Amino acid sequence: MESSKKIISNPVINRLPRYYRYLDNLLKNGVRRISSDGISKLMGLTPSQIRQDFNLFGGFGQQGYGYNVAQLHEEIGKILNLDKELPTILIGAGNLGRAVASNALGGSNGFKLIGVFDKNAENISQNIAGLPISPMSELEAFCKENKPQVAVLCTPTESAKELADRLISLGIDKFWNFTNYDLLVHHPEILVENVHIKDSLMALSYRANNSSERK
Amino acid sequence: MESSKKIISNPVINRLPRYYRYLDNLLKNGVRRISSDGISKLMGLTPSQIRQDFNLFGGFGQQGYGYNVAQLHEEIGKILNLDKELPTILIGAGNLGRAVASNALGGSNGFKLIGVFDKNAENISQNIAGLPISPMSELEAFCKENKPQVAVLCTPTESAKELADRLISLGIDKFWNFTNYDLLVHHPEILVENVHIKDSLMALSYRANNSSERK
DNA sequence: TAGATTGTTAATCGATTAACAATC
DNA sequence: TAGATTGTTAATCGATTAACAATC
Repeated sequence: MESSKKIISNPVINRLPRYYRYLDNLLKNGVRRISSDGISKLMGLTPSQIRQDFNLFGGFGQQGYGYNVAQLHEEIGKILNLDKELPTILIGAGNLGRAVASNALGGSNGFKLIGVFDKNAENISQNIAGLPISPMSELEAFCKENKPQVAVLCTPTESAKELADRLISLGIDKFWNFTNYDLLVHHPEILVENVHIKDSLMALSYRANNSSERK
Repeated sequence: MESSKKIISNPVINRLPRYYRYLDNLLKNGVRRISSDGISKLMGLTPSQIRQDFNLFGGFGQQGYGYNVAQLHEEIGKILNLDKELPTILIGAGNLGRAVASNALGGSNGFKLIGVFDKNAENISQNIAGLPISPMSELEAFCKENKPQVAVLCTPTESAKELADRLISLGIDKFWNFTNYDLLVHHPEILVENVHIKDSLMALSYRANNSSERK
């Protein structure tokens, strides 16, 4: 387990899911083997970078042959711990919560959605991923019984601070945060992955008006 | 306009919306001035980096004083072209499309949503952002008349290839892409901003299981 | 004025790319 | 075997950080 001790830089971590996605596609298209050069053309990276990345985890290729797609797919899945099922709750059952649940939380992604909460639960009859929507008042009892480790925050930003404090006190220490509340500043001990959809739109706005600069 | 000629690197472009967001907050909290050191503590960056970033655009501070929050906020808004209203259409009126429209496309973000399309339009009575949902068959006529420049793709990935080709042939050359279809590979002349929510979840999965590595 | 803090240049750090020997 | 392509080291490039003179 020598390789698992190495500290992996953020750029690499962020490329891993992308590799996984492309390999998934190749697999579905019946591609059995591929070289770093082949991957580089698909993904717009350099072959060097791809080999460097894979070799941080031990190297999964074979000289003269390249990589076995199925094996590489599996290895990266293992690195990402996609087979884990960390017990996860979703807070906020609006469009965003529903979109996130159906687009990302289904399938094996390392997490298992075990509860959904909304402050207007009584008005929502429609389930999410087969789970009923519970009122916020049941949060304490639920966490005591089911010990979720991860919370997905799909509430308005205004309620996020209070909510985060509450969830942390209930033992949750990993957050997938769609609000603009900056969890990390207030709780540096917590693991937070932020998704700022609006930031991405603003970056598009910049590039849309400075397109001559693009390489 | 000397500064506008400079090519800005991607890391900087991606930080700009974040600056804007924090400044927005400061402004709402009545903070009038702030130093690069103050911003650095809020955002977890170095004061050096912040000053470097701002100085790429000419520098908006004053020695011995720092930055005027309102002015800096406005300047970054200008850099990001948030006052523009690029005519934009949304394809896909499901939860994801609705979430994106209400969470990001409202307000001044450089874009103006002028049309929404869905292949099941006849089944959807509920408007999005005050706009009716039109069937896909009306796409050609609509684009001919209203000349949208930007499309937001919130459809399943499977239909994205065909859809993208169709939209490009209708004159759209900027995409905010929530599908997993890789537009850029097939149309390198197009401006594409991808949002891969699932990638973010997988990165969280990696970190959740390698937390001792975190700095 | 004295203190604070920027703008900006120089130094460092880390990530990417190039090169090539190893080897399938 | 000969050709292909990896694994890995070395070189380069670019981004971040440090330092400090300028100046409000």
